[in-house]
Order: sequence, then C-alpha cells, then structure tokens
Amino acid sequence: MNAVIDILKENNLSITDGRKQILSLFLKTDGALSHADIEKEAHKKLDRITIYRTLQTFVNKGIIHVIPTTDNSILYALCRDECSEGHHHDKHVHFVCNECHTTYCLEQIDVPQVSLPKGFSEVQTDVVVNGYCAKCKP
Amino acid sequence: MNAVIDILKENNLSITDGRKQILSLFLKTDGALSHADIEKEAHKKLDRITIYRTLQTFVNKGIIHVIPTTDNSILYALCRDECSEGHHHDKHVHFVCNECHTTYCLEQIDVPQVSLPKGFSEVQTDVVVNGYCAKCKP
DNA sequence: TATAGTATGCAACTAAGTTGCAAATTTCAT
DNA sequence: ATGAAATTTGCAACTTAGTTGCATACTATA
Repeated sequence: MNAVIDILKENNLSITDGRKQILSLFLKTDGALSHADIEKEAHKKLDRITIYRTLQTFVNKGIIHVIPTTDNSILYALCRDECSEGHHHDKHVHFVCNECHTTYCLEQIDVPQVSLPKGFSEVQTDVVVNGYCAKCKP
Repeated sequence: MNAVIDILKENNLSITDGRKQILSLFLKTDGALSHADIEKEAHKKLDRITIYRTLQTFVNKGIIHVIPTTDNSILYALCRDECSEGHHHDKHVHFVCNECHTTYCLEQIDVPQVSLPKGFSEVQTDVVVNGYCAKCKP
C-alpha cells in the first residue's frame, strides 16, 4: 500500500481514496483493466465519473497506458519505468485471449523493430496478439 | 465499379445501393475509415444503422477488418487476399499519424513474428505504430 | 487549524451502438 | 419479364458509454 502512495507522490498527485483504490487494483492485477472492471471491483463504491477522471489523470501522468483493442473496449495497464508524463516510449506486447478475453501485458517480450516507409517516424509501437492463452488452449 | 459488384457476388451478398456505396468508398480510400467517415462521405445519404450493419456484414465476410486503436474509435480497412469468412490470418501493420490522424495500412511491410510464452497460441497479430507520417513530419 | 487549491459526486447532456418490426428492395424460379 | 420468397433497409425506441458544469467535500500547506 505504500507503493501506491509513493507512486502518487512521485507524480505530484494528491492522495485521495479513489486514486489509492484504483492504483492498488492495477498493482495487484496482472493483466489489463477496463473501466467496467474497475467499477465492479472497487469495493468502496466509486462514482463512475471519478473513475473516468482518475484514469485520464493516470494516463496523462504516464502511470498507466491505453491498450488498443479491436472491439470497442478501452483497456488500461500499468506502465513500466520508461513512461513519463505525456509520452510513452515503451513498445508493448499485449495478448488478448479470444476465449476468456483476459488481456496480458507481455512486457518481457521484445517488440521487433518495424521498418517504416520514407518520411514516417515512429513514436510508439503497440503489438496486439489475439489467440488462446494457456488456460484456454483449444 | 465492377470490382465492387464482383466482390459482393463472390461473398454471396445481394447487391444493394448501400453496400455498393460503402464498398467503393473503401476501394478508393488508401487508409482506414471510421463509421463517421462513411456517414460523412456517402453522398446518397445512408441511414447510420445501415452503415453499422453493412460494416458488420463486411467484417463477417472478411471483406474488411477492424483496426485496433488507442482512442475509442473503431477503424475499418479493406482486407487483402488471405482473409476468409470468419477468420483473418493476416498480419497487419497499421500506422496512425499523431498529427493528421490518418491511418495507413502498410500491407507491404512484414510483421515480425512474436514469440509467445508457453501455452499461448497466436491467431492474429496487429501492429499499430503511432508517429508522424511523411506529410506531417515535425 | 484555517484556507487555498483540488478532487469528487450529482445532474443533465451528448454521442455511440443495438434491437424489433414494418416497408421496401433484391433475388430467383417460373 | 413477373410474382413470391427472402433479404435489406429505415424508423422508433432503447441501452450503454462518455462529457461538462457546478456545488460540496476533501487534501495539502503555511
């Protein structure tokens, strides 16, 4: 729980109940979380608007990042060290299971360099793999 | 325009005005299209519900595919040859410009193989690169 | 501990997407 | 070419997601 407070302090955020709850949810969750997940799992009920704003704040500060998905949902996951306010220079690999829909952040896997056409410059590369996770292997 | 009709026929879809309009939009557009783009650009006005259903049909048939994005938008782009009904085995590279927000399908660029943890199997890999396109190079 | 600055929660609103159903269009067999 | 069957469309009404303004409550700091 101290980790939560440390992270908030490092980012010049005031320590509020909602932020503590949401951030600790991320810390104890391996995969990614949607807005709906957070709304469900936050035990001291949080207003959904507070959740929207808190997630937005965390994204701006580089504490969490948004994962692109092919369905309409927005998923959030903790950023690792290299993220800083306003910019995400990580190269993330995310795995979404087609069966159980759990999303895994595979931070340990290298994202291969993509060579772009002339004149194009890269800021961030996201890799989203769809398939079946170990639990749902068909 | 014959290409449009051929594609519809190949996929056992009846030839309707809306489908022709939407499909020819995709054929003459290099990048990806959102639902809103289509609603704007379809000259003979189409009901937004028809657009939803047509896009859904095209995705099911493997004519177009969904591109994952980090903002909340859903983007669609034409599929290349290997797509078939219900399954997309392509490995797509998509480039989204942070400035003009145009989305390019970089079909000519190879998607590197991602090695997954034990027990995980891959069905589709999407690569989304954010950055600046040739026109907006900073 | 008082106060200035933030964050929260409510209400009301906008936007996005879905479903059921009747009318219109397309297909296909004659 | 024509009529019946099947499919698609458009409307209405609904659900869900996300945003904004503002008064209240909370947090940080002197």
